[in-house]
Amino acid sequence: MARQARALATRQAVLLAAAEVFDERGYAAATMSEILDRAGVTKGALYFHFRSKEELALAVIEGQGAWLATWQPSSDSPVQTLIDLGYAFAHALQDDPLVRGSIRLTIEHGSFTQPQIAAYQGWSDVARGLLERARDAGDLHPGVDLAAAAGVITGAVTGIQLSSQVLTDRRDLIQRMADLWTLVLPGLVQPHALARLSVAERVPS
Amino acid sequence: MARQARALATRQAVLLAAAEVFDERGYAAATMSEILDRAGVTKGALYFHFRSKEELALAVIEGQGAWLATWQPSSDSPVQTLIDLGYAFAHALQDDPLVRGSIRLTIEHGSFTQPQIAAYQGWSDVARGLLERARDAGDLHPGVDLAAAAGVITGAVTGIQLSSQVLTDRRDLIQRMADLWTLVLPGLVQPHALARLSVAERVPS
DNA sequence: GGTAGAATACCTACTGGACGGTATGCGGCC
DNA sequence: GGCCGCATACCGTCCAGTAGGTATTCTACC
Repeated sequence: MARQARALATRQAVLLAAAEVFDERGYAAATMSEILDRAGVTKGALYFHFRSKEELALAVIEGQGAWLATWQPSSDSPVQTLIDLGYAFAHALQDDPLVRGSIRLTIEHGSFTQPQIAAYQGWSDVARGLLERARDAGDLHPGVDLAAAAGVITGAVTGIQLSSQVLTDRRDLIQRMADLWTLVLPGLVQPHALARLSVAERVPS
Repeated sequence: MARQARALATRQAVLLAAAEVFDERGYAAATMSEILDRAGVTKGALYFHFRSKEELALAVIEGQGAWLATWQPSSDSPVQTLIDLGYAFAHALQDDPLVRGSIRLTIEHGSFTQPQIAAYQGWSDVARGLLERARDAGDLHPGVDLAAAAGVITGAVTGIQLSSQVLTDRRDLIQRMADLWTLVLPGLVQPHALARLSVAERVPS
């Protein structure tokens, strides 16, 4: 077990370094050498754990699903949960290198096509599920197309995150999320439900 | 003039081929050889017109500003103009290789940082200007933060376009734009103005 | 209106370097 | 002493960019 622990540590170091470099440079511009340097690992070690650059990238992308899997709904109303999820994700984007790298690789379509689709679908499905629960609770406007709304919200979060990254290195991401909800919620939820929601971030005390 | 005509033709051929390759592969993964092949031009010709790969990419990015510059407002209400602009842009993304390549390079931050910021700002400014006119016309809800709304709309369009590209190669982009406006407009414009807007695409007869 | 010569526009062949990936060797824990 | 986990050295490929020559077209003068 002890020697497996060492192996796991280097594997994690490689994964973290790869996520950072992929986040900063993108897949094609990222070089194995830089990943090696940053991980403090040699080529042999890396290629022992990952058979190719692409396999390494896929492992980084996995980090996104892992984050979403560990996320716990905030037990409130479904719409509030969706809002909170957005903020939690925003903070992960600001702080968690693995999530950052994963998102950049997801957004950068090209070399590998399948996992990106899965990632987008994953987010859209989560949003859709929450919206369904909200509709069943009578919180939404009657005519709302759930699939369409889920798609728009997923896409909008993607784009807002991107523009925030380009313009302010994600410093104003939280504010932009609040702006999004302010603009979108009136078209989604009924006034009585809107009154119970907190659009701004609810900091866990 | 005649010599300029020939030169201009090869320059355009290079620009078009570059936009296509950048669109398909991204900046780093795009190779000059592929651009040369597709343009049917030799290296010497290309490097006569563009001094480096980066300069070529910048020229492609310019295409976006050029498109926006040639665009003519549809003389309606400001909000309707904004909606129409979205659809016009969507069609350009589906059909115009230069716009496609330009957008991909804009979204792909990294190597060159300045022009992307300018591009985002350009779109945001246009949206902001139209929203200001809409507010002055009394179409918007009183408390709307114009800058925030413009930023959200710009970002949302960016993201929707991206997810549509990844999921369906932009085939459902028009539909997603309609979904966006359906969701966003109620939080933006007052009911009396909303009634006069056509959210779905207005095909010019 | 024909021609010299000067730009302009383009072509071919090449280079140095970096990149992803591999072959092989070796130390240390079981 | 065997195998897991890594280290080192190396390889073939490909890439952006350049050097230097050649063709094409414009300008100017007769």
